[in-house]
Amino acid sequence: MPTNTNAGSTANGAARPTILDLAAACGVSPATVSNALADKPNVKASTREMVRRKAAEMGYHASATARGLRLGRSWSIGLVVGDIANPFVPEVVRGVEDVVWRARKNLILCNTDFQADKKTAYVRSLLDKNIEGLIVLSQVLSPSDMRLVEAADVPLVTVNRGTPGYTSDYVGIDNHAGVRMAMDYLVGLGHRRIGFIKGLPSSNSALDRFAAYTEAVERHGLDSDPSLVMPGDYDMESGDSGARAIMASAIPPTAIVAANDQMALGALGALHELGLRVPDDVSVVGFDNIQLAAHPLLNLTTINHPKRETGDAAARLLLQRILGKMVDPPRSVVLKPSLIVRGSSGPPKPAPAPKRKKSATAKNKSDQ
Amino acid sequence: MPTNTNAGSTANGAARPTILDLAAACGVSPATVSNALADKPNVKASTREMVRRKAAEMGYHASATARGLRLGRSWSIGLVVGDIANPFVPEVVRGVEDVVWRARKNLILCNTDFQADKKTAYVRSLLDKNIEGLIVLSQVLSPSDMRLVEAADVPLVTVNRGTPGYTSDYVGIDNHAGVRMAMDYLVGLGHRRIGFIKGLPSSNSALDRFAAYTEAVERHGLDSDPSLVMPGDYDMESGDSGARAIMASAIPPTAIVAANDQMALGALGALHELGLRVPDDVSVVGFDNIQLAAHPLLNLTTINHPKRETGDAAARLLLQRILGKMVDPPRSVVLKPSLIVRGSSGPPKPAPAPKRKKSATAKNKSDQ
DNA sequence: TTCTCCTATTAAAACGTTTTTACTTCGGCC
DNA sequence: GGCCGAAGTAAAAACGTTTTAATAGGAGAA
Repeated sequence: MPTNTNAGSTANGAARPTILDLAAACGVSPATVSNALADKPNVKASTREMVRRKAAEMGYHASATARGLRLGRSWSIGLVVGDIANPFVPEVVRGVEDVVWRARKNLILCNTDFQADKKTAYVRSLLDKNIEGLIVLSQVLSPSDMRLVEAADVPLVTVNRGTPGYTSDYVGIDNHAGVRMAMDYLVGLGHRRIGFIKGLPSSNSALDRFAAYTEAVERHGLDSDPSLVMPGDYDMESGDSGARAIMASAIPPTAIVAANDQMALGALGALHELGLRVPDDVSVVGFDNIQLAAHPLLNLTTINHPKRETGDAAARLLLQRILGKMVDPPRSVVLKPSLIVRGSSGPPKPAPAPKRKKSATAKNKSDQ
Repeated sequence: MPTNTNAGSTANGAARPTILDLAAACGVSPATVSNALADKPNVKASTREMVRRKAAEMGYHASATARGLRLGRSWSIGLVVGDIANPFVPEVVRGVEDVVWRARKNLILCNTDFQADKKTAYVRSLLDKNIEGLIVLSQVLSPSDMRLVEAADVPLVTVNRGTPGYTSDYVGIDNHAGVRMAMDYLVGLGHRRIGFIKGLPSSNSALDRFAAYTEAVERHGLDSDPSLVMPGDYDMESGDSGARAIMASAIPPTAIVAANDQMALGALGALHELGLRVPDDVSVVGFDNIQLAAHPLLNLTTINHPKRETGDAAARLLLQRILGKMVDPPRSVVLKPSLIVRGSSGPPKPAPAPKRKKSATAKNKSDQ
């Protein structure tokens, strides 16, 4: 019998057993237990078996904290989002979770509410916890936060929006192509006068989407009228007011493109309340293809944003960095948008038929 | 000059400084540094200041892993959800995050996809990580998982669904009262024949909601017809098929109550496609009041489920247990539902007026 | 002067692992 | 019989903290 006199917590019945307890119970040293459980080759088969059995029996599980300290790891990755309740977000979180889970790591969810100080505090806390990687969704880290992450040598993947001046792995969508598809589609239907509801200018994606609108207007020689373009903030409310403002234009458009689905849905609501029929009076196209855009009563034509794939790609990129500790230059994954035609879009009305003011035909909304 | 000969990682420029590095730089012992930063009273003011300054200068942050090991804490709480992409979930997550954040703890998000093995693996992993508390949302832990949590002495709060046989702190809503309100409201409008789309029988909440329907039918002496009650699974699709099945009844109802909003929205879609007007031909009432129920085109009358408050209450309960390590008996917080009247409900049609087939008055859908 | 009591500091132990190094034991070989 | 290598195990160091117990240096009292 070995001389291991473990005066450990064997008295305390409830506390979880440590490797010392297990070693004592097995009559071997902690080192051997560790090696046995880790399947190291230098431990006799019979010993390994008995350790295994005893471990299961006692319900021994190694403390992740202790291992983490010793190994310098944490098996945690941080995920910083602005607002988890935004319907776009959970879908990409789902994609991230899936691959992170398969890598046997955990996800620490940080909801910043877009507050700079909360963001900073979260980043610090994550770094203190020695996270193995960080994913930042649709947000910008402040330069000082960025320096911290960089100094800690923690792999970072930004999604949808990078930090200007700093470069990291990136996953996004081709916003320009998406809006171009929407515009080309509408033009193909015969629309020549198309309104646009923008996102906030602080967002790269919003800028890109608007730039693509401008470009399409020029390329197709469409009506270019400032009163057709309204600001927005990606929220439904602003889609509502934006649509109202656009339709109040001297010559209203026959179609409206919104920089995201929530604004498009807001526009849909506004048009409905204005007594305008969609798509007969005006077509509406969104961007992102959030779940509810598919509902038969909303039936929104939109640009699909592969959300799950976005999360998936971000997590994959991150894991590669973590595992390989690669020093390759930062990579970008740019996903392809696609057009989803639904009932909110159609050809424009037969053109400005003569002069028939205030036609009393305000009826139902959509047909399809 | 103290004899502290710290041969630490001062050579390595990049690595994050440890308390030894900081102590060396300050010319004091690690103990003093620790005490200074922790504002212990036994350190000279001038020393404290200089340690503070030097710490900021070097960017020293204590390793959470090391502190965690020493202090037996983790500053992490686990949150187990079934599907983060379900629109109900992010709202309560938001509520949880808010209070957890204020307590300076982190949230480890576990998405189980309702798979038993994934659930088990996540729980084990969380316990290994020494989480300080656990919140389980709309799910049941297996008895063996439950034993583990119990043995680890980790405070647990279940939300919306407890584990039968085990008792823990609990947060839920008065499902019965909610459906009763919906039914009483519809009866008040004059409805006597009301359909119901159920949730899965494996869910307590779904059972309660259905029980309340049955009870209301009896209490009010409403038509009790099995063909008015259809199974569902809380997904939109089943609301669609459920509504179709119900409307195929020999005598269709004048109103349908769905056990949650997603099924109600599915029903709305089905009715629309069947060419039935809401609420003129049939009223629809949901349960939960998810964000999109408020959209002007959906405009769903529903029972509000205080989602944010649910998360809030759950986290609060958990923190109390963590801080107080109370041994009080488990507590339950049962939130109050409330009726949100929107456009999808109204009085029934003037009754089976004589025989007037296919009245041509197909007009708009909602009023309110 | 010597003893006592504070104050400020430090050495050392502890938290629970993993890994490197060292130590047995034993069989085979010269 | 002594040496060597291999196999199996154990001791000890290390990861970065916090806390307990010990120590040094004065100040004041006897």
